[in-house]
Amino acid sequence: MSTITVGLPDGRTLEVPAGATVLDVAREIGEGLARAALAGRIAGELVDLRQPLLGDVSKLEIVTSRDPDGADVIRHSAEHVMADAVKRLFPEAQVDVGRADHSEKFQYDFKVAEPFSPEDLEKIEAQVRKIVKEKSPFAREEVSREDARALFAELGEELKLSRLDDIPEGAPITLFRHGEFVDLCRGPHVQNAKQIGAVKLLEAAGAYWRGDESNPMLQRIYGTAFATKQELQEHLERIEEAKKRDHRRVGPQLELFHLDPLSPGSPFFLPKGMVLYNGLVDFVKALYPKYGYHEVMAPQLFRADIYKTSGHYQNFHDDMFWFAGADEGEELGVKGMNCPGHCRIFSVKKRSYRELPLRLAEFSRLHRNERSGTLTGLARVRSFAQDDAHIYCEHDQVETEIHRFFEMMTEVYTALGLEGVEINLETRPEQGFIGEPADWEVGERQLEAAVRSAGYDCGVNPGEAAFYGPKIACDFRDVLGRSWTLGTLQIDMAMPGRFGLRYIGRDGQEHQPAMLHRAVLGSIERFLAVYIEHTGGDFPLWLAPVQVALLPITDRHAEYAGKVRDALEAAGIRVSLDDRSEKLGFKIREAELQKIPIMAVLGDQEQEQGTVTPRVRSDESRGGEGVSVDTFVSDLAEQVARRQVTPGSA
RNA sequence: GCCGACGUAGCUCAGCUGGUAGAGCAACGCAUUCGUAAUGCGUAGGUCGCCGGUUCGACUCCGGCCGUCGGCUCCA
Repeated sequence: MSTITVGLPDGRTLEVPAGATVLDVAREIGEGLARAALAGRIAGELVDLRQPLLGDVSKLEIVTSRDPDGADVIRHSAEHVMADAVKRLFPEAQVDVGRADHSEKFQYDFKVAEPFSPEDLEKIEAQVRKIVKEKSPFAREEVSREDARALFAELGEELKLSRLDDIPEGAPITLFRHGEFVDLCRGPHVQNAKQIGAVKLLEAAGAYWRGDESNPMLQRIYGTAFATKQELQEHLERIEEAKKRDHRRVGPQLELFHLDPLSPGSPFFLPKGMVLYNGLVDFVKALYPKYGYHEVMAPQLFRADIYKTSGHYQNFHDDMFWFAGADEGEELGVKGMNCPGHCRIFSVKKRSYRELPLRLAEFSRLHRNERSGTLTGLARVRSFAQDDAHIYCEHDQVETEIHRFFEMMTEVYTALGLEGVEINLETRPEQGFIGEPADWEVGERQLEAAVRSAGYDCGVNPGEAAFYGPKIACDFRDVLGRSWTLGTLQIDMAMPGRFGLRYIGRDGQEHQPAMLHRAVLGSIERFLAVYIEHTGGDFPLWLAPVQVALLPITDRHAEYAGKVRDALEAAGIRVSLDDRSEKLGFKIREAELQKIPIMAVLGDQEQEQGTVTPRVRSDESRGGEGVSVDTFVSDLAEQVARRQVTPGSA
């Protein structure tokens, strides 16, 4: 009998018979490890414990619950147990598929006559616990396509038969069983259900069959699982903690904005929110001279013709706001995007290569008739503005322009202290795209190269780009882990042609310019949503709606406090003076809850010496030395001017 | 738009199986003049999301609509 060599993480090697399983190797290492084993890992890929090893393995790791990947295996197995529970309680339910990514939760889709109620979920969860207690072992089988088809046909699992057809010819078909339940699955899975320590079903929701709106809706159940009850509990508490930073909660608390049912999807910005809003816009505008942008303003309303030219009329008619003009038959569209207007601006005169790159920027309010179910706080709205710009340039300037964009983006995100960007390349959709696939590939390569040379990792979302060109999306996650695109850079292969844009080149001939769409913040509204959650409302000093809270200790210090306020305001600092007859502790608590970055206490001592005693939120300083009013004011003004991210002690 | 849940005072929430509403915080008033996260007392505040139905009687039960939340789809 032939043997194979298996390398272990500690450098040792084992000789085992060919065909030995991962679990056999674990047993060789130790019985305790074998009992704890959840899966194996070879070259970074998880493999099932029952997988036979047919050749030498340079490194085989045994994954237990102590391994970060262990919980993924547990969740994946909990997923099967949940489907088993559903089948036991609802035998007529048909099983579709589970989730690909088990890093946080699991899910399964079911075809059932009635949606699951919250009570159903409780019953299913109870059933899941019961199955876990049964400790039934998971079994792995490799079967032929015919056997698999016969099995699922007999079980009446029509959705599975359809999924079976997705598996490419020649690929192995594996089944996993535990108890009565069987499903098409690659694994890996736990040894037995008891290894699933703690399971919680999170919610039920509708989901279209194969993600297609024209298909019937299945019922999806989400859940999560951990090796122990304690880990599950901690996970649920972390989620609750994160929800406290939700911008929909923090925004109204800090009086930044208001969302009103009388205009769904159109936020009201309150005075403090407006300071933030303008602060962001002014910041970007201030960078425009450096990066060579010219700000323009195109109309809010256009005749339908411009959108027919741009293609938006055909592609997005239902998602725009339309109404009749004063003249018979005149159809007007409310601006939902800036690009058509900028193309018109490009065409106002004969353009020369000497003018390129021409970078046109606009902050106009845009309106899109988003479907009601998609609206989400400030993150997805019907009324918004972008720090939008379109770059018209020669084709050989595209690469430099992409680099300049990332330079600017990095400068902005750094100044704001915004971390956690995930940059993704969105590539050509399967269908409905314009232009030549070869041109798409050139653009996609240019974009990806620019991302990497700017020092970022670059993910890929295949087929996600808009029809007119490849796209870079700067994505951030909200407190619930949902991804939102802020900055974008897109190459437009349609608009220059549709609008007949031309410039006279160095060679005296007419040429069509290249066109880029780009935004650093993206929608200011969405940016604020993400930014509020990332900062928890602790904005950098230069952006904070109220920068300093003056806290006089008693009424007799109010006059002095008024003078300090005047000095700060004269230096452009945003100040609030809390002259209510409350105790200092109360005033401090309020200022803390309002996340005001700097407090200044004013009492007898300060009044006599012409000082203030600062208390800085970010550095925990409490009741330290007083500083003179002049120093206080000039230090703060200097920090604001530098747009320092974290306020130091004044 | 689709599936589900939810909607009570400015906010957070209570209100058993139908008998027309309550707390804390906030607001306002008075007292207090206070040194680094809540001073005390008092006052006011609600067409129980909207419309309709059942009932002697609806915050409570039923239906429709609107909105919000989670998910799906969409996202120029």
